[in-house]
Amino acid sequence: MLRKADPEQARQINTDLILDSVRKRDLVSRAELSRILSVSKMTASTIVSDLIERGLLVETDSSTSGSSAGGRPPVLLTLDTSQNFIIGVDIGTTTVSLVVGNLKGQILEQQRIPTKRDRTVESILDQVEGLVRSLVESVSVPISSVLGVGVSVAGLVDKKRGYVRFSPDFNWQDVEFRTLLQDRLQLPVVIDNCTRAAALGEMWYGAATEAKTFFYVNVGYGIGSAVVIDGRGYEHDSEFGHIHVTSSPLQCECGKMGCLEAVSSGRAIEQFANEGKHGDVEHDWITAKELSIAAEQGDPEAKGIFDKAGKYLGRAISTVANLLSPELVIVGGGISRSGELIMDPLEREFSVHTMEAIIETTTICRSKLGVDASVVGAMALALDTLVFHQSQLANR
Amino acid sequence: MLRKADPEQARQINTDLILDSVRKRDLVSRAELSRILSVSKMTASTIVSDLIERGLLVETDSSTSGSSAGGRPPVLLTLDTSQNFIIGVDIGTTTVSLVVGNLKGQILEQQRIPTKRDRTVESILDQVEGLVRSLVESVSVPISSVLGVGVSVAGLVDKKRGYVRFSPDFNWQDVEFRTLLQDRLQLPVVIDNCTRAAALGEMWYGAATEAKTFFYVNVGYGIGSAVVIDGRGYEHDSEFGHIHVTSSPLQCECGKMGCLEAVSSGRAIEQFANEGKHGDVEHDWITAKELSIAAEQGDPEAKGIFDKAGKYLGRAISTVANLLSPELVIVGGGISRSGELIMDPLEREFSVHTMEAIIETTTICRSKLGVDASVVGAMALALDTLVFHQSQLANR
DNA sequence: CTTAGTAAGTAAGGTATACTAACAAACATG
DNA sequence: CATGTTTGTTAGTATACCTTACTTACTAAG
Repeated sequence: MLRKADPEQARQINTDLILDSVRKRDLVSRAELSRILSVSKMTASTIVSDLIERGLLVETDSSTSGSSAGGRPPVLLTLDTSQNFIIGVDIGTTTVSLVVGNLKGQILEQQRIPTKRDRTVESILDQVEGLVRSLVESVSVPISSVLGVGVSVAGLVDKKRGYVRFSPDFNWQDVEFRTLLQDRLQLPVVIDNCTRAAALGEMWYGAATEAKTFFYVNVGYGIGSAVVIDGRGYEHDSEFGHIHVTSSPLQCECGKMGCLEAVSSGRAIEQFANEGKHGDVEHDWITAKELSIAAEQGDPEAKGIFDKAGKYLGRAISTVANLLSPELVIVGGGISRSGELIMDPLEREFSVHTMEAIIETTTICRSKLGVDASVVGAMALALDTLVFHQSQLANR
Repeated sequence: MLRKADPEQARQINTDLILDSVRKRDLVSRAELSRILSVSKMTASTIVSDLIERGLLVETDSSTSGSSAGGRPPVLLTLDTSQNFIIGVDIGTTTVSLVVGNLKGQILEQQRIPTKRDRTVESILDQVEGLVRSLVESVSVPISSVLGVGVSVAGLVDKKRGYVRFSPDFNWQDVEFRTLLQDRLQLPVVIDNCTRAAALGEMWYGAATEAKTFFYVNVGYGIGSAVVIDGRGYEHDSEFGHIHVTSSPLQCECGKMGCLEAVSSGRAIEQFANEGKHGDVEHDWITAKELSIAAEQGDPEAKGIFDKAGKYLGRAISTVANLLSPELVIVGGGISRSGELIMDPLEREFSVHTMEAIIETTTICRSKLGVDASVVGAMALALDTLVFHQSQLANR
């Protein structure tokens, strides 16, 4: 808001635009960039040579040129995948996931390790630091060529200030995570909420590459959501899981009654599957996965549970759609593995409660990145902040 | 997105920032502006003299200076209220409202006229053109000193392109309203949906001057809503009135069942008040206003109707709050006149269904501008677009 | 009444950016 | 092999900001 503008900032913005154009088109010449951005050829050239010097762009060898109507063939540029790398880390309650990727977001190496049990800040920092260092070593990349680390974590995260306001899963409160990890690794760190990160992942490399405004729902053990408007993640809390959807007396973990999470989450589904069994009969805990197998084999009771979950999810999504009319709604998390079991009732109920005009402009689909959405999103987050939108770095 | 940046644009941005700072502080010196924007004193000076030349700023006479600790007293600047004016027009189904205001948003003259019955595009254009011309004459301001006209109208409006996509109230479809009015008046015209305009009005001169992210609900005969995020109105449709809130078999005008508008709108309230009377007894139609009087005098049935309306409204607002956690929710439109009759059950139900952390950060209040929100908003819209955010004008 | 101190506003020179116009390079075509 | 076309570069111009040094206008103390 109170950020003044000067020529230098203009250059940064144009640099961002050039990088973004190259990312979207993969192969593009200086002349084409000049046309795309309605910038003089000269400006495009100087910015490009600067980016080449910084190791972010390369000229492809002349064999891959492509002029048709005569004239000097263009020198095609592309993101330099050999000099700089980015690390993404997703700190989950049960597992820590890591990836190393290049500027194109191509993953060179991936790793999944159980999260340390005690979940204290120090302990997690230790674990993440160690994993990052070993991962970098395993792909034999000098740590100096790592541009930064993106971190996604469950809970309320202040991305700008880089700290975790509150994370019930880890029992953290006001943890300056970015600074702490930055000091250990001596690398730039970016941090955001895992659902927002997942949404970003879907936007860059998943189901939402075409969408600018969309809603991402993650239905796992709990329910998380993220709103993306014009390509920018909405920074406020989004407690989609706790909107009121039913007057049935269902107690939610949050203390309220009739929350979506009390009907449609993985936790709720498992509870429905196991309730009424506390009599004298010994029994094993039925998992959501087992229940989905039973439902697919035709068990009516199991099917009913998924039906109900899908139905209320569809109703809740319809509310969001009526309110924001996003181009796209992405359903991710463990539940998306249940396929039509969930999606059929969901879409049916969605159609019933959404305005005609909005149904026409809104698509519902399942996550494309699946469980990797958060790690990939963490990587995308770091790429976005540290490479592709440097003009906004000064603002924080 | 694909807008390149250059030094000239930087100047425009800084000009906007200076104007905005003067608007917010009313009286401010060049030196102070330089400090506020972290811009050199020189830059602040040149921009200010440019703005003075354009008739947007003036130096106040030296009597109102105010240095304390010695030193040359600052020359205080303020928005020039004598040279340039803005017109706001709200085209409602029943009345057309107009205002002329100065750069500070102070209203010099206001007018309310019944809308022409046939409601055709030509007819409305005629009416608006005539009203604008007579209004300008009545305050004896040369039309050349009018910077532009802001228009608010019900329906789906594409603000950028300046046309009405669809307006059920007027039975308009794809009307290039901006261009049409512009050609008649030979003045810049800006147009937007009336609820978004009202939200803007509340943001500049009403209940939301402190809020950056808020939700505005207008409950009149129908229900409209607007989402403002970081001071920018959300451009997509927002059909808050048609989110599903009850499984009672209530038919909504939109064709769906159980919409909020079918329970909590002025129309719904009147219908509840009059239903079951179609027997053999002749009776008058009870209006919402009469009903609210009855309720205030203790009529339990009347009270029950408002109770229900408020309750579902509160529930719907709680959904929005959980989803977006706005700083503020403003309830406007005719219903806000019913006061505690609506607000009490609303706030009660809101507290029941909203997450604790979000209740703490969300305030609910009534509109401050009341029925004038839309006209004032229309004026603010024109001021915003044509005066205070000129750097974005190039983008459309 | 004079003098020192302080802050506001202006002038001049330097640096960064982007643009235009002319030019060199590298090809396709007839 | 000459011509036309497109790419990328060189050189010069305009605009915007910044820094440093200066003038202006006032307060406060001797």
